[in-house]
Amino acid sequence: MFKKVLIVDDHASANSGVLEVLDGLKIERECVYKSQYCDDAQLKMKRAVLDNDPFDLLITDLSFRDDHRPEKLTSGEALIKALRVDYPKMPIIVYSMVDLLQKVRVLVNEHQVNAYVCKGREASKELKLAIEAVSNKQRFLSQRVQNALSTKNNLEITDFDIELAKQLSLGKLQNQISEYFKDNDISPSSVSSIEKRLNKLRIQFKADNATHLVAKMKDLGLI
Amino acid sequence: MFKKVLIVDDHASANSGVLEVLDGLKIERECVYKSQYCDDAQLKMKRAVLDNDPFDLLITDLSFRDDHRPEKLTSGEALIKALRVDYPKMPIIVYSMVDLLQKVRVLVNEHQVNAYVCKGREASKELKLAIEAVSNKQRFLSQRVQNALSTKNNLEITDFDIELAKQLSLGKLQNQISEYFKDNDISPSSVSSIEKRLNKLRIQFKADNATHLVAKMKDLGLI
DNA sequence: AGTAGTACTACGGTAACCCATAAGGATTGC
DNA sequence: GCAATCCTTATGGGTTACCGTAGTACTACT
Repeated sequence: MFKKVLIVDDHASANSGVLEVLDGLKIERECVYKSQYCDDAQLKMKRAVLDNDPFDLLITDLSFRDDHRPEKLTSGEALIKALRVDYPKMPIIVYSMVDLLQKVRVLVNEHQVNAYVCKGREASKELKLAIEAVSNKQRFLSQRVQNALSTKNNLEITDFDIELAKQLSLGKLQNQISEYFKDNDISPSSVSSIEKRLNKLRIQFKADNATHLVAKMKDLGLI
Repeated sequence: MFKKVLIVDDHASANSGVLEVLDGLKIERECVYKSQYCDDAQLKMKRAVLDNDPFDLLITDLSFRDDHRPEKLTSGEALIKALRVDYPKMPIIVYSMVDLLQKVRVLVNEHQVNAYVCKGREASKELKLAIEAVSNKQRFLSQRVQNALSTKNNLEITDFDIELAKQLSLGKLQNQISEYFKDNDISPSSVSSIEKRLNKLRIQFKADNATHLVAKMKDLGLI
């Protein structure tokens, strides 16, 4: 089982909820550290390594409120991305309200997150299971996002598609998007290719037109 | 100060955060009740009135997770609306992650909510202030949503506008929306009126086209 | 080298959207 | 009673999106 743990959550009471779970797992309170800011969390991690007493588990939320103080890392995802550069093997558990499959997919596949627990009624139980699983080198996903990684849900939505939809949602016209892609060396960039891709997306999302498509993708949290 | 309080939040640890605040205000724990479901909360309220020992404060979240069990009231807003029918004067404090001004506006103006506290780093302090304010018959809004009620932000977005944008986001064409409005006796319903109204909205939201408009309004939580 | 398959690009007709203008009806103020 | 104003509706022209078709470039396989 883990000894030294860092909890990152801007909401103090959520923080204490995690503490109770750690109590139940016989993890000593002196070895549990808390942080309400991502930048601060990163600092604590680095300092611990320098002090030759690194953390062996990170539990973090995803969304953090803006504050009076300016931050470099403004989200849990940014924090994880930054930490993975230096500590690719450090166990990370995400503990968040978000239950979007696409988010889970990205975090697990691209950022090698070890567990994803959705906050909710049964969150404490699931968090306990997650910690135990990760401690045994296993992956854990909340019931609610269980099938995030199953291939049938993964209908090959590429970064290009996301970027395309994002540009659309910014109100750009197809030829403006084409120019934007050319400027940023994104291929394909022709207007007709963009049309074609949008067609596929509309079919995939059962959308009647571009507006409908953007609305649906926003609902899914893809953009 | 209040004596008998009901806390409604599906997340247990958030619940305990509120408890600590109530401790600080010398409200006895035996008089503080908790509920993880809106239906259950409504039941507790009714029962308390029947027992001639009604609650004198309700503190509730807005969003509740779907669960295995089917609910009539699936959101804090629905709960508040239902309670206001029977108890129009009962003090209600909303305690939520949501910081959309439009939501605050509706809750305060239409549902006569007495305070709105945003969950976040300073939430406990603000919740304490809110309870004290409401206890003194005053309204309280979190710093973050302070200007929700100031008129300059309220640029006269009507129900019609919301409905129009919603129809757009469903992928309908302007003439389809026109027919829909005619069928549902919503006026005005002509295509050109719809065009005109959309024009105003686009200017108001600084949107370049319909897709952009829907994206922006979705970001603001208006639709 | 030839063929087939795939992906990107280009073009054209139809329909929807955008915008300006104007007619008809209701309300308000003089 | 009349004019002014506002709102709804109607019309037309320019622009853009939509969608099918066709051409071109690249790759892979025989």
